[in-house]
Amino acid sequence: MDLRDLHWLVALAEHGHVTGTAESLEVSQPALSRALARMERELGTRLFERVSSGIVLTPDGEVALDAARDIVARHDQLTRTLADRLDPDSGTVRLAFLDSMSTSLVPRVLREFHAAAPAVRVLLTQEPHHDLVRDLESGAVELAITSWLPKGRFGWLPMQEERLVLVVPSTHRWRSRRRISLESLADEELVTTPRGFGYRGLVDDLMAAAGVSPRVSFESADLATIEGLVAAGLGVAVLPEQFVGHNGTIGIPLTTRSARRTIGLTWRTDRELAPPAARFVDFVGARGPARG
Amino acid sequence: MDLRDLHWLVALAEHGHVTGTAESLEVSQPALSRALARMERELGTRLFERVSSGIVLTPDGEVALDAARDIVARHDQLTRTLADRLDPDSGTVRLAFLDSMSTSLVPRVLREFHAAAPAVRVLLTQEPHHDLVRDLESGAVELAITSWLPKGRFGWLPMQEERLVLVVPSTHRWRSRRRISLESLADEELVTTPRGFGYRGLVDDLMAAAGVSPRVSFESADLATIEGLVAAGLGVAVLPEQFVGHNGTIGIPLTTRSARRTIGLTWRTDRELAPPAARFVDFVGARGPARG
DNA sequence: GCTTTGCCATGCGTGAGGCGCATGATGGTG
DNA sequence: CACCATCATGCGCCTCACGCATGGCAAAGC
Repeated sequence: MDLRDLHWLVALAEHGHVTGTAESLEVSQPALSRALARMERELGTRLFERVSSGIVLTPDGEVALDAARDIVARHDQLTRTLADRLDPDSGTVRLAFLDSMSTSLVPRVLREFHAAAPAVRVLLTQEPHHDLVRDLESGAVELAITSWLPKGRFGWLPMQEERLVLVVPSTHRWRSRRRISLESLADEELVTTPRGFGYRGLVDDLMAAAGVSPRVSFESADLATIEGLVAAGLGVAVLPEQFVGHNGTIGIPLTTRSARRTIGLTWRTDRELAPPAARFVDFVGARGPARG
Repeated sequence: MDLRDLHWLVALAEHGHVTGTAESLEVSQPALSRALARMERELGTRLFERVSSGIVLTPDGEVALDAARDIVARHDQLTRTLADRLDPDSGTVRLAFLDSMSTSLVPRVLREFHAAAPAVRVLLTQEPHHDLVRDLESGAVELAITSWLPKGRFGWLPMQEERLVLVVPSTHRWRSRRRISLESLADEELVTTPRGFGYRGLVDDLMAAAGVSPRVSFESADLATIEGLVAAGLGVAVLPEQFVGHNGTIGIPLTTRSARRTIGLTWRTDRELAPPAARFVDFVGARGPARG
């Protein structure tokens, strides 16, 4: 049973003539006549009575017509729903980002995007980066705002560069330093993220470039938590500057100019983005990266 | 879009593997894989994400799945409804009969049929014979209980034979006759049905066989009305004996033994009867004609 | 009463497209 | 590193729906 046949059935019932219906449907009269015969064969009953002036519904035909209307309407609703979701002006984009980024960048970008595309719904998900990659790969989200480019076929668009600073407790001996070098950290205890996290790789690379390997005292996946650990005197940390000070820590700029992390938008490139998501990418690309 | 494809879509979502679903649906894996690609092409979006362990629904896929479930369910409901209607044990039969027959024969037959097939619904229509033929031809009713075999392709099964008697007012000079011949009517004024009615042809044939042609004083399509006209002294009539006496008329048996009318069941033979209607016909055939 | 006209049904040839079989591409696993 | 699962795809076949033309039938018109 073809949905088009059901649509034709509704048209036949509303029109009352095979020939006239065929014209309005822009199919040949034999095609429609055969389609009707096909449906009657499949349903096992006569749907229309053939009279000299055309066709009239049988009682069974009315039963079938009701169902045909319902089915056609439900199918129309489906196509409209999907079209809405795919419409770059009114669709939906599913965006995930790290919990730690909810404070400044994400709200600002979303506010600007909403002004540019007010009818697009944005479904937000905050989650640890591990789940984020998984959801990105599974298609549960289309876009992710993260701080590193995942391995594999992913697009990447930088959105913001964040300066990394050394974070120390307010009682630390370096509390009054205006600048400090990474080399100075050789004997410090470092609080950072666990291995396997993208941010850990970034910090490790910086340390390796400076020729130092500080001892890691505590690890946390959450940068805000790391700042709290530092405030509690459990070590020092290298964090983006916006994490400084919430718990009374002090941030000291690093002499290493490349001590930055880049926040960017990423998405799968092995299949085409839905139009609303593509529009979000275009928007971010036109907006350009901001300095944080 | 084929309904079978939607059914396959539901199965795919419930199973999670193309290969396994193909086995349970008893189609080849390529056929199912192509059907999925076909639906995704028609709907313009990815419905499943392909992962190493099989397939998982995308958000768009969940939208489509909901619609697919609804549509498949509605179609199942349609087929079940039609099957019920066509089931000779639980279906529906639409039966029409003349108003004048509602008194004895029809209730008795229906009571017996209902005992034999308690789950079959009978939709009754009482209407003038003109509408009855029209509805029979249009398919609005499947069976009709009438007193003559319509011209054309109709089946016929006698149900009851009714003796015709001469009906006279209680003041008529023949009021005490035990029997009377049709020839005696030569000078009487006759009340009968209009030309074109089946009953009129029956009476006319009887008169012609007897070699008389009484003058027709009044005509009415309704036999009960005719009896009333006779009671009012407007003439005599030849009627089935069960119409005698309601208004004080007297019925006198006719010497002509063939003065009977046959009540029977009729139906169109140019297409097959639905099983419940066929069952009714079989029931009436097995019951055999009764003498009225 | 016969012709005409409008219905729907059907025979025929063509073409699109879905299916099954076999094979390819890809990622996880022992 | 080979093996085994997954889904995708090239190929040939065959079904089947379509359009064109025609047929059958009944009602309307002259």
